[in-house]
Amino acid sequence: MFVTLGAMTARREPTSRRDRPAKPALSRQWIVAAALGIMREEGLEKVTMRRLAQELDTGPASLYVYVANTAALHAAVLDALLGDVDLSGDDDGGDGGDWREQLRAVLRSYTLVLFAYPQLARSALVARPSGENYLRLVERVLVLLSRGGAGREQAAWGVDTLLQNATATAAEQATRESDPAATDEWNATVHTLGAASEATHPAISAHMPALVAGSPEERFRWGFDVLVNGILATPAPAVAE
Amino acid sequence: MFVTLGAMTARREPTSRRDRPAKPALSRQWIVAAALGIMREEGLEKVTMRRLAQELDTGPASLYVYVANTAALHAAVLDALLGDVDLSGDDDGGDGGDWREQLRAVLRSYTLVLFAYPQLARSALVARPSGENYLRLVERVLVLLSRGGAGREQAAWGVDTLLQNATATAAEQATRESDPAATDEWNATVHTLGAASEATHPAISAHMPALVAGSPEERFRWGFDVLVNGILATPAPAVAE
DNA sequence: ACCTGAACACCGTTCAAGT
DNA sequence: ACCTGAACACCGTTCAAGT
Repeated sequence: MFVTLGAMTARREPTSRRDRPAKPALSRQWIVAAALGIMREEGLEKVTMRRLAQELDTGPASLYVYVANTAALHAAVLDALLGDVDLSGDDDGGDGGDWREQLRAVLRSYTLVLFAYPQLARSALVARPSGENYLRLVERVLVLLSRGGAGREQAAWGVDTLLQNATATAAEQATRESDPAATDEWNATVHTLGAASEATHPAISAHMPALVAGSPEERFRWGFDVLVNGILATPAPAVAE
Repeated sequence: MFVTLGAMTARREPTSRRDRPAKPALSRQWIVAAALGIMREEGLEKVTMRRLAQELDTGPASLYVYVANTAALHAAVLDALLGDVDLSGDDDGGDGGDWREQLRAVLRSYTLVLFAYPQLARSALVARPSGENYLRLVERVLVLLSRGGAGREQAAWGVDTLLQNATATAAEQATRESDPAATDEWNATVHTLGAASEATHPAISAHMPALVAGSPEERFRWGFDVLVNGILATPAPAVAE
């Protein structure tokens, strides 16, 4: 499974920038599509208003008719990508099925999509999307949690925590494999933890191999089980209707 | 408790910029102190190499002797702030005490510190710090989790998840109270969820009041319990020594 | 309503040259 | 070793003016 996750990282279909009509009409949809293309080819940090305007043969000011600001642009790109998330969860056809496995599959699919664009995962950590695809994802997770016996408040707050966890897994583990700067960061963390002496930080020392161990798949699976077990076992305060 | 959290948000002691010798010698420590001052007065987004250099009466290039880049600068500021986290957890003196209450207190203190600087919390979500104060925090959480019966792998992976969750709580809830842009963002999310029709997104509709309800304190407490319950109840794969 | 040019006010980082 | 000036290569966003 680790192999699959690794392979996803490299799945960036290059889109030729030459086979495009000289000046397609501006529209929100077209702008987001162009932004997706730039992200696939050059990474999220190049998805800037100026770079995008250049790609669309116009000035940056023109984009503000369709996109409020850079953050909204990134959110739109993320939501477009969420269209790739498989919500079926290998549903076997309606006999109730194994909700837990289905939920795991949905969240794994979500994680895999973000794995392909670690920088986007990092930004999703900070600014939640609110597009149509995000809504479909939230809807599906709510249904599966309810099927698993979660109460109204448990399901409502649980979605948030589950998505947060999956996003964090993608942001943290994925970055390590692609972004050179993140690799340095990770090495620094490992070094810092490893250098914690037994005298000053005995617990870190004692937990040391485990602190930095675990494949993305193992971490994902454990984190998922921790949350689902915890969500179902922990009553939430009732919210007034 | 919500009141306490709200009050923390406003706790930004202004530091006069005038009562400073004309040209103190440059040093990493002094640079970080100046950066903290700028953050307290003007927010994290003003903590840039150029702004900082201006504050220190020098050129931006000079800072690169002490700080590798802007990300490292922000990490150093965060670690300095983590010195304010209360690790005692109201320890009653060594009879073992209630590890769960102590752990909750430590994580609450961590959350409160981040609450005062939501933007820093957002950045902590993306780039883990690795300074001395972060190490002390990790050490303390490991000890308390172990005391609560967590196995080696459970404790090791648990720290990560617990800190992640606390950071996310601070980043998400705190921003709403201070940053005007984040308030708009939140309103957009609420509106999107509220507008999800019963026909197309029945589960969202059914969970609606709960999805956006809960004070920071309630969310924090529930999230903490979910994680601790889940961590202790979920076996982690063994890691080779 | 949509689009544009031009401007304002910034950024991070590098590098050759100095001390 | 440390510090600097100057430069390179960018940013987001606004606004008056046009169509």
